[in-house]
Amino acid sequence: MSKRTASDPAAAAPVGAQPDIERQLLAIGAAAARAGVSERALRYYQQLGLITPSGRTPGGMRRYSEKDLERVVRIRELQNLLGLNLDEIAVVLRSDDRMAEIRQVYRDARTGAAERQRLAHECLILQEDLRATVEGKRVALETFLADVDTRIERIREVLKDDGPKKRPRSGVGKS
Amino acid sequence: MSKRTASDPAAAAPVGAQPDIERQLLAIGAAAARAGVSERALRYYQQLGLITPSGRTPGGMRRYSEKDLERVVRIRELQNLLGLNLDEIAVVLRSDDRMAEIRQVYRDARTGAAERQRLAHECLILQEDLRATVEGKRVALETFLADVDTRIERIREVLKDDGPKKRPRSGVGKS
DNA sequence: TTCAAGTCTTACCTTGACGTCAGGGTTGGC
DNA sequence: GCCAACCCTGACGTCAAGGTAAGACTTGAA
Repeated sequence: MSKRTASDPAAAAPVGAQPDIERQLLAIGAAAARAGVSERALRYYQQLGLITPSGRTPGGMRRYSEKDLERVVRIRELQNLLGLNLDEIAVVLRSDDRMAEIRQVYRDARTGAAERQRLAHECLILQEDLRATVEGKRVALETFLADVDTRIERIREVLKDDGPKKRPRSGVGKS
Repeated sequence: MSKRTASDPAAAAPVGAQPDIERQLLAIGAAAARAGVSERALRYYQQLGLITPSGRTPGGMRRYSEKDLERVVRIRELQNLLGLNLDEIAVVLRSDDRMAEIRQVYRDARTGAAERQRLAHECLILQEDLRATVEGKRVALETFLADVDTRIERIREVLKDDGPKKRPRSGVGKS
């Protein structure tokens, strides 16, 4: 495999403007630390096709961009919040990617109105699908929480009218 | 091992009244089916000390009560909704048990007011601890959902003012 | 140039939560 | 009393999601 000496692009870029791609890429150690995961996890996610480091050094070392890290964070969210496994997460991420792809085409001036319409509609479907999953989870969780709150309220009442001087009557003594 | 011919209790019990303990106990197959888990799971949960079938036949077969099943359902909830592992679930269940225990003592007429106070307070701590866990999860999920909703809303607007006759300006074309 | 620190790939190991199978015991209806 | 259906206790298998270790290669500072 032929190689370049690297760092030829952005050699002397104007400082303020577009921060320039290819700068600010982290090695796997730093990336893992910042994303709060292990290096192994990063390699594993890559192996499953969930992420791809934005770059590699000529010697073959992975380099992660800020965007890559956001993606990792997304993975953890989907794992922890929704309890999805990595296969399911792959689906969600692919949908995310499709969204980005669509945005590209959408921005393109040559895209016709009808096409735009169709693309936006596709986005909608993708997102509403995800929304349904999340919403289902939310409702279940809300119900669960309400249940806990009921118990707490019952105990609180007991404490309240038990504290002053009355005698207990119910509350804790109920299933 | 000496044995009885079984089914001597509740042989001719009055139908309506207290359904009588020891009746209505399910064998593991039926229990698993009703709880929506595998037989293996039931045995496994027992092995970890999460549940204990209310009874055994003289021959050693497990018999599950309705309460046992509720407990199993609880385990699944804690697994799926909160993403707790079985060790963590054990903690929650032990807290549940402590609650029940307290209710017993609480109901006892001999328990003094000060003691009742203390017990109720202990319950409160236990439940509020659980509540905190759930609430944290809920907040995170809510945030996530809001994010999805924002995306959806953005797309919807594009579809709206793109549909009639205007030309696209933003919406999908934004990160 | 050299060297320590960091990375690379490959490959086997671990943990949690069960699945599955074998070999034998139990139940309950006939 | 008999038999099919069910259940018992081991014990080994499996799958996801990484952990860990080995041996070689890269990198960057001195």
